[in-house]
Amino acid sequence: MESGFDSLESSLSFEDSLLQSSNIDHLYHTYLGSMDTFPAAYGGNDTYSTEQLNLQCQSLHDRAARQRGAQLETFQNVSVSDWRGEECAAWASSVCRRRGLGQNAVDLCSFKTLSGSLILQFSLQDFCTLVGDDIGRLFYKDFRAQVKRQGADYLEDQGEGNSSIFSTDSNAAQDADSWTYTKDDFQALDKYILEDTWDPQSDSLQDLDLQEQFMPIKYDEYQPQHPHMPEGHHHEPLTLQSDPTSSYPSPADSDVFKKIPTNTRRRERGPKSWEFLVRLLADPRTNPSVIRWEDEGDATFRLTQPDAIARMWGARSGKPSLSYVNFARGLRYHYNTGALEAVSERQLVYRCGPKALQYLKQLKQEGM
DNA sequence: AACAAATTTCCTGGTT
DNA sequence: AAACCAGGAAATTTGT
Repeated sequence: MESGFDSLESSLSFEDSLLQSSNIDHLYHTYLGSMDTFPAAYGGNDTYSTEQLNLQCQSLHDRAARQRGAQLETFQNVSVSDWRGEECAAWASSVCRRRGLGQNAVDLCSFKTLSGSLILQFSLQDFCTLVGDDIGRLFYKDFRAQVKRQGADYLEDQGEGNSSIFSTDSNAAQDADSWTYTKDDFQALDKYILEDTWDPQSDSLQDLDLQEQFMPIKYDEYQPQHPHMPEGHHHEPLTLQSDPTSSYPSPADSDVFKKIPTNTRRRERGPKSWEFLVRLLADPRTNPSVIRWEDEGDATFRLTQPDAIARMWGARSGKPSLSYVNFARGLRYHYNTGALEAVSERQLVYRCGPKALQYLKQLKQEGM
């Protein structure tokens, strides 16, 4: 197995990489890192569906909520800026419930790794990137309403609308138009909401001012009125690294989307899909939580959050709705390139091919 | 600018 | 039954 490495070495051109931290990396690690607290239930069963994980997470959360007493929505009593992961997940859960989305519409567990101070910096695009376009708009709207309900004033300068901590400088500008939403867009979202499953009467959120919640929120000050915004609109992505109040892991010293140098001088290319996976594997903030070794000795690994990984990959090139199905097709093409090998007996499991192992070795040498 | 490689979308049929 | 997996075809995008 090791024999093929040398011959491959020439075809690979991994030089020293710049140790820069980009926002997408940081945010995703914040989202998806430190989710290693999953109970190791479903023992003997190899496959974890998102649904199972969500059910697990939800039942744990429900149990915790009951233990705290009758108060079901503790996040209501905590300032958004003080939300820990628990409150973030509770809020996300409540959005799903109130909007009749079903608890499996989003990955609730990923919210447990967030903090309120971080979500406060989310743009609409950030929400969409995390949970998909439709639900993302809903979450964005609901979160604004939640903040406003608390009478918070720390939302003021977060505006910029399209400013996104998911966007890199290179593609932020080009995406600007496609992420411009109008009031009509938000209203069109209503068709996504299953009205009949949401019963305000029986809703336990007695102190929720629903009237206010569904009032138009002040996205006007974040979004231009017209779908076609003036050219030359520019924005700089938020930088989160100096935020002292957040509880997420320390800033990344590597980037899943970091450019990769080539042998031709002064050229860089984006990471390939398998390189992206290897980076996730090599990073402890994503390894047990989103992707994990199945058998490291055998170089097999499992995508425990396939949809989240696909969205991450899609966000790289401005396709936030990229599905795992499509992402996986791309991975299968790499069975022939020496980067990956199939483990079709086990779902969501792949094996590193020689190229991936080589790249992994290099990442470790660089010291992650 | 042309050519190649990689990605994305869509699809049919099979497996878990 | 839902979610995956294998790959073919074709359109796009990205890299050389």
